[in-house]
Amino acid sequence: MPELPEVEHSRRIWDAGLGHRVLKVLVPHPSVRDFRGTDVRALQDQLAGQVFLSSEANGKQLLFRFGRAGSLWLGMHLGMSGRLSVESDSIEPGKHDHLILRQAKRSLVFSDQRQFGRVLFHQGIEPPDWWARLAPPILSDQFTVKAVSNFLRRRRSTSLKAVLLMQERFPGIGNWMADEILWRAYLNPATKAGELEPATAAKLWRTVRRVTRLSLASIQKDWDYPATWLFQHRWDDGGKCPRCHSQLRRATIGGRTTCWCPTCQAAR
DNA sequence: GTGCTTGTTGGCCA
DNA sequence: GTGGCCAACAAGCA
Repeated sequence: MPELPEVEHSRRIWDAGLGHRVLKVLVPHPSVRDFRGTDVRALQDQLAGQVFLSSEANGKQLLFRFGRAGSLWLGMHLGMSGRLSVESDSIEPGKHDHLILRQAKRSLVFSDQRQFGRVLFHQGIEPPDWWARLAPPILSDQFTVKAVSNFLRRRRSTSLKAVLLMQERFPGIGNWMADEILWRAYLNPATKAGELEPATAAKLWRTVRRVTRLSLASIQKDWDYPATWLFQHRWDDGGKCPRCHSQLRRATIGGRTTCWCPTCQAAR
């Protein structure tokens, strides 16, 4: 379930290898979809022998930096089922392990069952272009109420649910976070973006930031989310709203399975 | 066998 | 050109 907090959590998992050299790069299945458009050979040849310097996350994107000059970059998107882990230095690749960075005392492993993820490789002192072009992070100063209001206006005839999933404005928000945000803001997921009054748009902006902050804090502490969140009830048939105990509803909105409380989030 | 799935992209259409 | 919708991608699970 890699949305913003899970991506940030994944980033930290590989921190175990920071400052250490990559001795060997294993790519057991170079033709998997995760490597579409990537020069796997260059990735393997160039990263071998280099030190793992730093990592960064923005939304669902990850960027790892390597090499003495810091000029080697490994970009990553976890897709639907991507996972980062740290295993022993001698771990043999499993069926879904697609990239293994072998270090002296551990292996940094990327695995991805469904292959919706992506691994990119870039050489150069500057970070890759695609990274520089990403939308400003939700918790940054550039994520303003004005930027959100303008976006809602431009996308006026799209449902709020679909709008929140657009990475160009809400980097890192995925299906469950979008539902959590709308539930907390008492907004119906099918409401058109253009229908929000300025005060409601501001409330949505605040709630996007709050859910992002709380989920990051929560995953750091407990690796889970509180039972008071919609998150813990959304997948059970017969799930109840943790606030008013109404029966939750589920339907496809904005092309995705959406869960909401018909009482708290009554359509206007 | 059937019909789902927490993401993104490209193609089609208005 | 812009915006909106949806099938497709792959693999596993109920």
